[in-house]
Amino acid sequence: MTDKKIRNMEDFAAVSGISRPTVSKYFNDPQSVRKSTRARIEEALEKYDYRPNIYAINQNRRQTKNIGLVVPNLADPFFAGIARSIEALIVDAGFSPLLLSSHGGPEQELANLESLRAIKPAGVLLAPLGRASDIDQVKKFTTEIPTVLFDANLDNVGEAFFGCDNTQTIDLIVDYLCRSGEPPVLFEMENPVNPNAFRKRSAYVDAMTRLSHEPHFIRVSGDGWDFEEIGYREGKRVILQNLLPTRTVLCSNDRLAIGFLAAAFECGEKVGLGPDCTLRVAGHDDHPFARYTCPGLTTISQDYASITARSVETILRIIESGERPETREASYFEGRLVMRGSA
Amino acid sequence: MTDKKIRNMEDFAAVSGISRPTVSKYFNDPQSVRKSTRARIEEALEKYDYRPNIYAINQNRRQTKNIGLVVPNLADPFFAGIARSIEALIVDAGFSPLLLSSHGGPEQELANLESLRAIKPAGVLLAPLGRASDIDQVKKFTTEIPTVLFDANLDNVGEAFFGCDNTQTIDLIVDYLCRSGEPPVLFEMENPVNPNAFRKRSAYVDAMTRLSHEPHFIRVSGDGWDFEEIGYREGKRVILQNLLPTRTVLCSNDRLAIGFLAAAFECGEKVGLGPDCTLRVAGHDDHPFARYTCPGLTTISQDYASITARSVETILRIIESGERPETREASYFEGRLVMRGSA
DNA sequence: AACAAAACTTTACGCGCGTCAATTTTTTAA
DNA sequence: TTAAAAAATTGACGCGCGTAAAGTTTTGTT
Repeated sequence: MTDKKIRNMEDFAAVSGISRPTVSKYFNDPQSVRKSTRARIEEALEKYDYRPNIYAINQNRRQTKNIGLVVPNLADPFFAGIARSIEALIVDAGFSPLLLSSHGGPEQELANLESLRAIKPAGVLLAPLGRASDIDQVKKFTTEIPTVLFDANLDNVGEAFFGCDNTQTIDLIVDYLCRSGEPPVLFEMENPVNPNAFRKRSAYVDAMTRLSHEPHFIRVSGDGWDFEEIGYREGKRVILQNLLPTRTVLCSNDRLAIGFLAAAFECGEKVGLGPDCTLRVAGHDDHPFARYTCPGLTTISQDYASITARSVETILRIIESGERPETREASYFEGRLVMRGSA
Repeated sequence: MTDKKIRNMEDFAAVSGISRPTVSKYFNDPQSVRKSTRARIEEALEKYDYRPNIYAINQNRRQTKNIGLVVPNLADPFFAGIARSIEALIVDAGFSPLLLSSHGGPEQELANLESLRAIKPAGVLLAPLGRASDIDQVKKFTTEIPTVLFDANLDNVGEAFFGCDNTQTIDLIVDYLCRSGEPPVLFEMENPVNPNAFRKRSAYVDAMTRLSHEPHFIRVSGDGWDFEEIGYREGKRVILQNLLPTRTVLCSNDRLAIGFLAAAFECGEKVGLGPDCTLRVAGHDDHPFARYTCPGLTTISQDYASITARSVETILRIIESGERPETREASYFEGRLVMRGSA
């Protein structure tokens, strides 16, 4: 590394022996210049410490190479995992991801979109809060910047949606639970923030009806995203007050189930499949911690490899084509049953 | 909102009836202009949709208003929580946080620092991987951009460090465990990535010695950051093979403990304090899930409110003073014991 | 009312790069 | 060998804003 100070592309072009416009071309796409030219530039890059000024680049380009990524709650490892996966795909495509978490609040979600406006991203991948979102404002944002939704759908917002086929997954797990023991009661939030909860609810009713069982619900109250706490508190209540209509509990998501399992443990229930077990518990989503609950949580694993891949592909296609698709695509991917000890 | 297109600050200055340099001054600090001027600008802001171009701003300012925030692993809810807390403090100070996760790998950590170089942040808050870090490269980065370390210290890297006083916390929990039952064995990684593990190790030896007990170790092998998996696998091994020198296990961190508890459960051990219990387990860090293990995990809660606050304060002071401090500060904050059912 | 200080306006330059048009050089194909 | 095509060079403009200097207006004080 030579010490000579390279202040800008002009300086760098000088030391590399190539003209500045060509160097500029190289940085926009190394393949767009002749091989011998590329070699000379890369040789200079080895010797001198130069990096194009990203602010000058973005000021002058029609479009930035940024892609916004907004998730509802990074403190939930499920979303942290998805974010990581998406970030990798974005980087592979030569774009820069910008990760923002809404921390479960609609104000933060809007603040995140506002931050994104400032950096003028070429596109945005958004997992919205759901019912809690300020839908009008989110929709307005998506008219300004191409946006693909994932995880939670908002009617007619964004260019596309990719998520889990909750009908299929609930069907799958209800079927399994009925086959292997008592039919399940659905343990869910009274006022779920996530619109998927509604799909799950009706999928549960359909599945139970199909199997000639009566659907039962336990609807618990609670605000915010502290699902483990809600699952624990309300789980304890329903167990102690003997409010369970059946000894098989299907929790609407794993985080509720994790709290519920903690409550069951404290109440002396023996959760599992064995003949001496008093309770079965299942969840949904295959949370990273679901395998370390006591016992391990039987749950549904979302096909989030497909969800993330298709989401990224779609936003990239929109960006590269430069035009919004005429019809809004919505795809729901099938999940699979993950059997562990709890049910 | 009027429709007239505002393309830049010049246009906006025109419609607000204020000169462009004054408008520029306003956006840099609204308090720096006369109240009546401020009112006219803000009135125009209500009527017209204008936002200064952040790329043009950052190209021309001496310093950006960006602060980088790098954590070792966002999939760990402990760091997700810390990141959220730090982000809020940065925003309150009028800066823009940029959150990056190293995903447990030194390559990603360096890639993150490289990304940060591109955006020329005014300062960086870095929780390094620790022993796994490419320390020379990290150190080089900190000479270019003011950096404050937190969580894991690297000798003489960065302007300051803020973290947990592991000597005090280990002392506290060893003391408690010895008082309330059998002295603990330390369950830890053979080759820990986190340098805090070494402090914990020697703090454990000191505390045990002081209390006239012989220190015992269980050192388990395993790579990467999948601590629950390691705790589970190795926990199962040591329990089944009867390798525990004592029935009280102090895990080096909560994630190991979560895995260990799952293993203990599967092996039919009854963890807790009761007379019929066969094992006690404690952790360290007060992981967000520690209260939902079965039983709840007795652990140490780090004072991360102080750690985050002091880290942010320090980087802001360095940024605002414009000069690096002459001496490197390193502060260790005391943690407190969180008693739950497991020990 | 007079004056100094503070705030604002006008004018102008520069930041680092994208990009264009006109020209020259190099490569490829016939 | 030569013409055509491709690539690089030269020179120049513009992006949107920070910021400086010099002059003008407003404000606050006595």
